[in-house]
Amino acid sequence: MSYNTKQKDIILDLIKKNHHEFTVKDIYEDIKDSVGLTTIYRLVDKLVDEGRISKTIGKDNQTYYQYLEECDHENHFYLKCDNCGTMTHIDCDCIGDLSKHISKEHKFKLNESNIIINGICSKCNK
Amino acid sequence: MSYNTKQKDIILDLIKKNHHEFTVKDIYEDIKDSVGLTTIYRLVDKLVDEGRISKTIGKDNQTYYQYLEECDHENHFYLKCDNCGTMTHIDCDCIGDLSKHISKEHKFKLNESNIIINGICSKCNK
DNA sequence: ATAAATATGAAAATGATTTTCAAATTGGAG
DNA sequence: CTCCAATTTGAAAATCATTTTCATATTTAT
Repeated sequence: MSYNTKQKDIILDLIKKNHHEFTVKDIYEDIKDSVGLTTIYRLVDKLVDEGRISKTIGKDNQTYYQYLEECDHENHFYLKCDNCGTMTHIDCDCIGDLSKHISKEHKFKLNESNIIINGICSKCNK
Repeated sequence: MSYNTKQKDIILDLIKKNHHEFTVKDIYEDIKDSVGLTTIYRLVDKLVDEGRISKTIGKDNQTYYQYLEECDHENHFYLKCDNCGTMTHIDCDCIGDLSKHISKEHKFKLNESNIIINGICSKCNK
């Protein structure tokens, strides 16, 4: 059904190490000796489908990806810094509370498996 | 500094009427008799820069835009339906509360001018 | 070790978006 | 109203990220 290859390992290792947004080119530049561009596109697309990385359009109109850490937790709520691109996972009742409120008062069922809200992280806010 | 043209009016009128996501092609199909594709791209890009419409990548990998209604309100919090694409504006204390909590407990300054959270709207949830 | 299934990657194709540039339009000054 | 400089338009060409193709290489189970 799916074979393990060294290319997949190389790409995934690189992505997991990186705590910021990245582009396909970023990855390619790093590992072009060992992995072709097409293969990177293929794996990255698959990871997006699986919900393991997010895909967004940046202010510069480029396509950015970001790895969403492995989840042993229930909710998948992230704060994404507009400045440095870092995503921080939040595990806190406030999200469940918000979700309940939205559901009850606004008749809208939040998709809790992938909430990303933008702002400025503490490091960048100094 | 900026000239008014009938093309701008035509595009903006169409976008404002539409309460769902749209693609550049959607617009073009509707008004190709009166406005060229290039002009649509130009105005849409400008509106994105100005924060008047949002730009996202859909599950189908297409670029979608959505008009964000004129704001006489303070916060710009939207619930976006994963199914029909409609964005609903929420004007409610819960957002301010969340923002305060995030700021205090998680040291993160929310960008309240454009919060979009995904889920399923009540119409689609029947 | 073999074979079938799957994965890779270079090159070509695609297609959305941007650029170019000549012609048309706009808005202000006289 | 007329003229002109600034701005806008749009068709065609160019760009460039992404996808497709397909022959070759790799993986996994037997």
